[in-house]
Amino acid sequence: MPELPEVETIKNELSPHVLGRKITDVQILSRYVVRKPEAEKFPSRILGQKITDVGRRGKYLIFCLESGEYLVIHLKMAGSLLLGHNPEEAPKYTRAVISLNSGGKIYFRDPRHFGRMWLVKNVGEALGKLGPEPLSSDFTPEVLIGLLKKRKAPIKALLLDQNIIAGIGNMYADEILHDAGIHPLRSAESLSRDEIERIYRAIKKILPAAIESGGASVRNYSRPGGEPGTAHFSFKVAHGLGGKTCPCGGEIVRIVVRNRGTYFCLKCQK
DNA sequence: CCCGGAACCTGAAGGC
DNA sequence: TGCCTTCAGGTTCCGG
Repeated sequence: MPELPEVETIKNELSPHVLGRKITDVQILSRYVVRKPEAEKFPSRILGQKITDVGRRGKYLIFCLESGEYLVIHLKMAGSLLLGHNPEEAPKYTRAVISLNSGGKIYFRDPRHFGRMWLVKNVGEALGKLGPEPLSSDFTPEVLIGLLKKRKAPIKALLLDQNIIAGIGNMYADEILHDAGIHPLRSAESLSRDEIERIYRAIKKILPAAIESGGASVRNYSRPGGEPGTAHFSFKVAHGLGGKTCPCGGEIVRIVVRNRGTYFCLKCQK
C-alpha cells in the first residue's frame, strides 16, 4: 500500500516510539518476510540493539542500529507497521513482532506476504538501484528533464519506475499527471519542456500535501497508531476516488498502463 | 539499454 | 448466501 507519503508518515509517527529504545525480542511468524540474513540468524543479530535513527529512501524504511547495521523494511503492496503493547493483540496477518524495552511492540502486518525485511551493513545491499528522492533539493526540473530524455515509454510507466525517481507509486502518479494536465500514455520524449516542468511542480506539490495529511488510507492502510490518513480525500482521479467527474467537468476514465489501473480525465489531460 | 507483460500471494468487493 | 471473477497502493524477472 504505501508510497512515499505513507512511508514518510510511518517514519514520522514511529520515530518517537523507537528512537533510543532497545530491541528486547524478535518473533518471526513467517520466515518469508526475512530476506537477509537467514531467518534463523536474523533475531539474534538485532536482539539487544538500540535504534539510533529512523530514515526513509524511496518506499524503504530504514532503522539505524547502534552496531552500525541497518534494519531495512519494504511494505510492498499490503504491508503495514502497527504499534501495540499487548502481545496477545497481534493483528491478523502479523508476520513479525519486534519488542522494545519501553514495553511497546511493532507489528509487521502483511496479508499478501509481499513485504520484506533485511539486516545489512550497507543499505545498498537491500535497496538496489534507486533514482533521486523527489523531495530533495537536488531534484530540480533539469534533473527530471535529463531523466526523461529520449525515453519512449508512457510517462505514467516512467513515473512508477523506481530507477528513475524513488517513491512515486500508482495513486500519486495518477494525481501528479492530473495536476499537470498530462495524459498518462504520452511518451516521455513527446513532452515539451513546459510540460515536464508542470509534472515537476505537481510532484513537489502533491507529495508534501499528502504527507501533511498522514498519507492516503485506501483499502487497509493505516498509520502506526491505527488511525487512517486523509490524503485520499483530496484525490481528483486516483483509484476512482475522485468521483466520476473531474472538477473541470470532464469524464474520468480507467485504462490499464503497464498492468496498473490508471485513472485520468478525458478533458483536461492531453 | 529500453520496453512490455507475467509472476509473486492472498484478501476484499462486486456481479449473478 | 455462495460462487466466480476482478481488482489491489510494488517489485522483479524474462523475452523481444
